[in-house]
Amino acid sequence: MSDEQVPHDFEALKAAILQRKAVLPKRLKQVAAYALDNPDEIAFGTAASIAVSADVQPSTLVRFAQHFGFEGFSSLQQIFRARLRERAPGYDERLRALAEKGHDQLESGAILNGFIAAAHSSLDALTSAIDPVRFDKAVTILANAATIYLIAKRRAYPITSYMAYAFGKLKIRCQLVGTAAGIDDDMLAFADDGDAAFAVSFSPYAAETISQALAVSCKGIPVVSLTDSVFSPLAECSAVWFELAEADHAGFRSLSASMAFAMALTVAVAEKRQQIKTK
Amino acid sequence: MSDEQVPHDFEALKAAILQRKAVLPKRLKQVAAYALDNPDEIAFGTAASIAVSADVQPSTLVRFAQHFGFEGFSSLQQIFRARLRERAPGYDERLRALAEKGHDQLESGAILNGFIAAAHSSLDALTSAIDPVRFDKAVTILANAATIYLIAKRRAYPITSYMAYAFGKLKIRCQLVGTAAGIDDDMLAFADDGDAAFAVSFSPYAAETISQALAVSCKGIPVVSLTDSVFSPLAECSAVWFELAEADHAGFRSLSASMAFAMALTVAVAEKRQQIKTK
DNA sequence: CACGGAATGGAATGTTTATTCTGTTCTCTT
DNA sequence: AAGAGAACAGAATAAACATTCCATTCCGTG
Repeated sequence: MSDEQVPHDFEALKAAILQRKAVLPKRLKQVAAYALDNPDEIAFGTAASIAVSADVQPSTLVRFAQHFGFEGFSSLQQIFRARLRERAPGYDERLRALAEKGHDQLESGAILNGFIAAAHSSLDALTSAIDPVRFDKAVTILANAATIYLIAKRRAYPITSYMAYAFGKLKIRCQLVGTAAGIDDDMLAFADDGDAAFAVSFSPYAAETISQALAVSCKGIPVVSLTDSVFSPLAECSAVWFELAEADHAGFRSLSASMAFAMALTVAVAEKRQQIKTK
Repeated sequence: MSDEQVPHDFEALKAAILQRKAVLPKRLKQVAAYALDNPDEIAFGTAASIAVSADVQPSTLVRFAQHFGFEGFSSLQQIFRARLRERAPGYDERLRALAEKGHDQLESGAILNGFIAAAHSSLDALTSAIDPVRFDKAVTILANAATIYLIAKRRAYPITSYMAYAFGKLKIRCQLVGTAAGIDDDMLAFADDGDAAFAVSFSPYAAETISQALAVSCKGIPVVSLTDSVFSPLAECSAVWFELAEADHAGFRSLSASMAFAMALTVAVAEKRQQIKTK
């Protein structure tokens, strides 16, 4: 029996539970913890079965529900069920639905779907692969650079190419290395203390990218790099490096996740610069 | 009562239903259709409530379950519940979990998550926005071209830049327009019957891209284009065009979905060429 | 320390639920 | 067209269920 109105969705309920967790009696707190840890059990189980799992009496479950304004356990259970109902389906399921609908009659359509799926899973990999602390470290390095040298060839080139465009818009000085064949090394010769470099290379690693990154790092200039394997030669000469394995479709890799990463890095650097300046 | 063993996951059950759909009695077929169309209802509803929705008797549901080897309706229902239980959570929920875990202490981490989320939703938009038939049409046009001219400037440039790399690897002749400032129009002057062009431009549209695409199309060369609005001037002069609105994070857009699209288009063109050749 | 109120455990209760059973209808076969 | 067999609707039933109630325990307060 509460003063406020009853929660209508899972998020509201969660908030309500978290808010009042401290003032909840022992057994009810026990139920609260169990409910948030095992929402699926609440959704599908019976009051009796849940009671056993949570080591309380069924009546406690009813009381718990009533404490949060519900009529009884059943109406509380509806919230947990709605949560599962409304939860967006995962990629694989969505893809299956797509495949069944169109039967992938057109091969080109199947290819498109394949690349979309690959991009989704690359992004997922990105989520779990990138350590926020290291990311922040990389951002700090680049944000403090007078000029950022962007080193990439071949398949990786579009990434730095886009970053160069974005940095330009953000009024951050950068130098795109990798455009014309000859002048790269001349450009890098200007790199100095207070600068930094960002290098990208995927297997098979372009020899030039490696040698250039190495040369820069030997001059004491910090290098941040993005690559697709821990064994990458780039990792050795980098102050901070990131491993990002782009998923492939039929042997071809797109750059979707790399692009998201690059853009995040770019904007984060700009953001941090702002902070540094205003201090 | 069947000869085989009972299905123990949703996919197996679905397969079994689809396989025997033709030989199912009327009411059971009705249940089968309802079950596959409204799996959530089966998971959460009671036999009585489902019976009303599906317009059958509760006993029919039991018989249906038994037909597929289950002991009764309840054990069939378990399959539908397990499906929801095991279903991977959607992005928003995953993101929420991320946000709660790290509390987004680091601003840079929040930016990364933001771009990943934006990329995911762009990809979703891509899924539903692209008509497979039109996509196939575009593929056909480009696959039949002797040389493919890739027209893009500024933010769109990395896309064609990557396509040029991939086309090169695939031994498909293409010409990247947009590298050096002066020679673009000279390059396009070589474009002839039997060629085709692919143009990309996002708002604010680069004037050169538009004028070049227009010039090419006036020569009777088919143009396929990718843009972000139906009002784009590119749409007017294109044989086939695609609208792809990339989701933004904090005002900045990455190219994740565009990259997936570009790669799919590239590979699909290569695939179709192979087919044409072998014929 | 004793009292009062809240919280709890556990059994009783009345409802809901899946299931079974039986008479009827439909459908294919001969 | 007539009969046999399966399929079906609907009521009957028994099990499972959430809920309620009350006696007991716990805990803070005077």
